Amino acid sequence: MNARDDSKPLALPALYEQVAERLRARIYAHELAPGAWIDEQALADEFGISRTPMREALKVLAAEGLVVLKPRRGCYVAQMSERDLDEIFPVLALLEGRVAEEATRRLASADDGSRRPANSDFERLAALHAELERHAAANDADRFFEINQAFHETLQELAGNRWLSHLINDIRKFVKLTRRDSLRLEGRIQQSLVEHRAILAALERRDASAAAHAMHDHILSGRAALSQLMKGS
Amino acid sequence: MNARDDSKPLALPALYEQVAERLRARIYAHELAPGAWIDEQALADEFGISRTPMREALKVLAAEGLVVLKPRRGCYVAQMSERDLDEIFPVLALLEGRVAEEATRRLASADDGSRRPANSDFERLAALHAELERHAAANDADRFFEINQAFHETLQELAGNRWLSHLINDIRKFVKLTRRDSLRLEGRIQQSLVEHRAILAALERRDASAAAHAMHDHILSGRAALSQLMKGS
DNA sequence: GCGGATAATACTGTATCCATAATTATGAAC
DNA sequence: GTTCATAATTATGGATACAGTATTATCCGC
Repeated sequence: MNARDDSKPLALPALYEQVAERLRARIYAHELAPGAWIDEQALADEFGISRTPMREALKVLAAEGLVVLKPRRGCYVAQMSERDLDEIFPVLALLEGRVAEEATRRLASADDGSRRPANSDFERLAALHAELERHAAANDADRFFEINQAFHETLQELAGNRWLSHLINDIRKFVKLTRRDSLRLEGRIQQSLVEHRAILAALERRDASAAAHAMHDHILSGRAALSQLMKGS
Repeated sequence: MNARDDSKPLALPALYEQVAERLRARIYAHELAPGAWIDEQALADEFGISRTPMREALKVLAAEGLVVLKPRRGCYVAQMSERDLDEIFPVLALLEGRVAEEATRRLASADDGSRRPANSDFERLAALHAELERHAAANDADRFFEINQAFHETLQELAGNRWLSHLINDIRKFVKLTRRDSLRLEGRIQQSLVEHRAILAALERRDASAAAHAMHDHILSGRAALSQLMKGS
């Protein structure tokens, strides 16, 4: 999150950024497995670039926590410990709860305040939720998670705190390391859906406190689901 | 914060890390002023290194938000906007409040639970606070801020959530951009001291909720102080 | 046969070099 | 005199080459 980022929408991303994005995708897909060593030269060759932008990209990923740089030893894909999960999720719940709270307040103040299209923001959220219901019914996990992310992002946008969003995104980048595992959870989607309904209901009632609590519990519920999984495997 | 970082304590930091650290110091000291262009070549020459580690260091600082990388335009020191302050401090207050809350709980559970030296952790905090009182009396702003930081770090350590600490540290890295300004605030030290007393009192009473609130207000008070300053200048 | 030491190999980390793009200065035209 | 266009300069971004260190394998000694 840059303090000054009001540059023109053009300005294509630098090569190292593109490389970082491709690496993230591979890590999330577990094509680069947690704990695996990253062969700079091999990957650079594969991408058709030199080691320089590859190394710069790895520095960025290291700052994000997706990889671990061991001096003179090379670069390894990060792996989450149980302790990491125990520490991250409560914080994420705290932050996401605040987002829900702020977003609800914005909805409420938009109700009586401005003259703009009556609660169009809420309609957007409701539409996304409806999509969630559909994908859940179709048992389409990938689409569900995609729309789920869109829902949370829309809420963040509504809350209007870029730094809050920034921190959440940083955390989520790391949590995504378990995305593959999360997708394997049968029943989690239904549970998630129930929780989302509670969030949406609180939003509709403009009950900021309830929205915050519902979101908070929703996040912690996600962590509990991961616990189940790890215990089983 | 690395998921796997249990490497040997040796392994000296890579050159780019050292460079990043030196750059941070210069930025905080406003030797590299907010908004200023960073001349890679000149700085590399000055440090007696090549541009490669310098560029890698800048990538790291960019990830931290301390500098802004404009493609094909170079690197500029970040500058905080009023909006940044308005968005950051409430989040920081939220997180630091949680730290105080958790730390207090740890103190409380250590009281009846374990057999170890009776509330030695609290004594450490009390000792740091006593130092704060001394430096405040001597009007030694630099030392005050140093010990203040130590106090907050000790509290984080006590809270025992590495990710919570990690996020706070990330934010503080950025907030430090205004450190020079904060130091110029006459009267802020006395105010800060009063708030610290409230925090310490809550800790002593093992009142987690009060500690959280006191810390929360303490952080927001810091932001209010910066407001005053900006209005004046 | 096993353990330690040494040498070879391979990868990280740093430096140098080249190309491309952006900015600025200079000159010409209106 | 001002503005626009073009050229030159300068810095960024990327590639390649080199050095240093860690790891591993092999050989010698016990």
